[in-house]
Amino acid sequence: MNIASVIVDVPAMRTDKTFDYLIPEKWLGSIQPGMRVAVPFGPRSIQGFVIGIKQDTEVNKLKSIIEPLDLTPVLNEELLRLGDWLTEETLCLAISAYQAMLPAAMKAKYEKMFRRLEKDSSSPLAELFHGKEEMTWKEAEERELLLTLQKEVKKGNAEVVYIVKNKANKKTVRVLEPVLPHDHLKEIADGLPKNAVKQKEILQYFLHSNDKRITAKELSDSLGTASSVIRGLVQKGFLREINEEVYRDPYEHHTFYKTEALPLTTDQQKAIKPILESIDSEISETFLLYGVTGSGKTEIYLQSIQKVLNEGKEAIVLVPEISLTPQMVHRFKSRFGSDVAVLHSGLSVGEKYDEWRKIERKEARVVVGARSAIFAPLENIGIIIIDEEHENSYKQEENPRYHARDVAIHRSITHQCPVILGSATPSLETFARAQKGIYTLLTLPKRMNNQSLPKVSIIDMREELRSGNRSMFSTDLFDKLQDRLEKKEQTVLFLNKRGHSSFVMCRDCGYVLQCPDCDISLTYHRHSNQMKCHYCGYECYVPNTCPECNSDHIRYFGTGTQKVEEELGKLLPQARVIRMDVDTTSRKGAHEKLLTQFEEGKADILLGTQMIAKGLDFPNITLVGVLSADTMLHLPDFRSSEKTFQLLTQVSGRAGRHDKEGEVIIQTYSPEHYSIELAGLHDYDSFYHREMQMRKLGSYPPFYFMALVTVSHEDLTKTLGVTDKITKFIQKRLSSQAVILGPVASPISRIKNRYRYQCLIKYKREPELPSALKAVLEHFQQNKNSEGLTISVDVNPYMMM
DNA sequence: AGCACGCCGACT
DNA sequence: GTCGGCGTGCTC
Repeated sequence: MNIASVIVDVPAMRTDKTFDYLIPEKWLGSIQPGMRVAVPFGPRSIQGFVIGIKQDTEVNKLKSIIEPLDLTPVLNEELLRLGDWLTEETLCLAISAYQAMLPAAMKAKYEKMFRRLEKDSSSPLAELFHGKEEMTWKEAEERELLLTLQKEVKKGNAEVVYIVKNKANKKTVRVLEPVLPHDHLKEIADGLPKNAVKQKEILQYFLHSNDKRITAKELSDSLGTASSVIRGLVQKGFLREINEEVYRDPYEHHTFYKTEALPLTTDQQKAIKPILESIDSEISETFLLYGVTGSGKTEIYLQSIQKVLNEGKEAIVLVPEISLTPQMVHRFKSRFGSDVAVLHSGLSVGEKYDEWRKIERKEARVVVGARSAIFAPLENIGIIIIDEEHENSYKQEENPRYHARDVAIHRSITHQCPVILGSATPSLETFARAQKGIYTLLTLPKRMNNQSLPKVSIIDMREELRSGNRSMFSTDLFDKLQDRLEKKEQTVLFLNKRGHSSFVMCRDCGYVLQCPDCDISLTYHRHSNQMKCHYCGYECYVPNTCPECNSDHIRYFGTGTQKVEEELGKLLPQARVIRMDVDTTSRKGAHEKLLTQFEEGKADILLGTQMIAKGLDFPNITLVGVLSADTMLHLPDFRSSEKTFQLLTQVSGRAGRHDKEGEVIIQTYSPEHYSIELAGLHDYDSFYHREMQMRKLGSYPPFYFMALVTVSHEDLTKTLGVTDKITKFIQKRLSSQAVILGPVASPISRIKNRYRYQCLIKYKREPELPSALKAVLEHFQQNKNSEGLTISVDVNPYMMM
């Protein structure tokens, strides 16, 4: 058993298989499946994952593993198998699957270097190396030494080496402790020379303090001693210096007050009972916890987790883009303290790695995080919770294109534990499964303190226009805004930015400024007075005249948050406004800071995009205004009605969650649309039935499964031609039941100067489809004359763009 | 994905 | 004749 099967870190179809390596004798037995290793690969050395150990191989010229990169496997048996499943399910490369399961810090970094072989340290070559043995390729490039050094390599005076670097840096601190027991300290201090005042001070510190140890930094901070003083004591052998791993704690400066389980309402008791039973019986079961906003789903999560912890098991809680809901983290940390590890995109690479290590070392038993936290290396999962189950962000939009819900259910089968999907507006797929009895439906029909759902008024903006109101605020909304200002109550104004951000249009000919490389409108950025493309990053200045008709009536159009803020400033100058959008929240921690300000009543109006739709739970919010409800209704996506309904319901849920009653105003140009009308009535059930009819008519999920193949290439004809071939190829392999739409141009038909065509497959049961799709990828990706061609396959797509 | 190897045109 | 362009094919 001295041969390791390794998946190498080369993300290409042709290297998507195992490569065998000899395990050097000194690591026999210590190199195990799931460990990362550095291996030679062609002329380079790269990182790989050991996925198996074996005795024999068909390969005859085996190379040896260079070194292991881990002491223990980073992927356990379960995760390795989960990776295989992901590969199959999403048709991705094995290496992408494994990498997706680990924190980014564990992805290898490579460095190419020159190493000096000539040992004469006074030679001209040694001088170029500044006397050192090695020089990075980058440095050689900068100093324009590439040619010289390459010649030296040919002469045999130097060589090119490739280093696999481990990015995962453990943060350590220097900890000091006396070598001898406490009662010897005075003796030592007395023995020091008279002038060693500072050294004596340090010993005095240990003598009088209760701490047996202290970090070097704390010591020098509190006593004001220089590090040389400490070093002196260490050198004399009186103090011992230890490097100790510490975790970067993203919540270091937060205090969490312990909370206890709250008494449950009758509804909550009814809902939690089957979950607790399921935990007891140790079977995999999926629940849909369908509860209106403010109905107390979180307390059910918390108490279910408590039960799981009591049984000595662990829990995963997924929250959409968690950095956006510090309140949620807070609730978990307050209940479970240091047992909680948090994984989300707002953390630095190092912080994420540390949280991951905490889980791996079994120092945290509750993992709260965004999508990728579903891969947390827990070994005895007792429950998996997915809050806001309907959120799109649970689907990863790059390889591996997995949906966290599917991974959760798959892991729950391995661990024989329940999965809870929570939502006030479940996705149609989930609700349909609950209706069919595949998932167990649990409902919380009422808000906690029996507070009624807020009253919603739908305002027809066309009427407003007809009656001469050209502003972005309807008369009704404006009156209510004023009213709340007088009453010192708070308002949330929601602007759905997607598809409706500020673009520049010519008022005379209607020409819209577009990206020259992508087929989408450029977005206006006020602070730089520039136009930017959100897809490729193209930038330009706003032209003074229209490039089409030369008119100078060209200006920006649409309603960005900045514009609303300006408008508010004019109409209600006394109002204090906090604006939350990508611009004001890009800085780390800015999001939370703004929310805290609002919570503390430092503003009257919170104005924002998508990001304020969920999680806000402040008692003083009594008015919610949606400035334009229908901007996402017209997106080219069969889920646009569902998304609109969900968003409006979520936003409305922000109002009147506590004692004061809330009110919601929805402004729209299509008040008759069922998703808007029914959101206004808080009527999920009618919406569900209505939307299901639409899905049935259009042969969409949940009646059909879907797969989307997207082809892109610089050349239009080539793109279309290949897409056509692929479509025909797939068609031949499917039954007549399947519906194939294509080839058609993608909704965004060009990105970064590459044309995009797609083929959409709708099907019910097609056993041949996975192999057909795999064949498509294999054939068209490695075909030699296909250079520049990219083909992506998305099984169960959520983004149709 | 890199990287080497190999075969062609434009130079010292 | 050689330097260097990038097409082709391989990596245990």
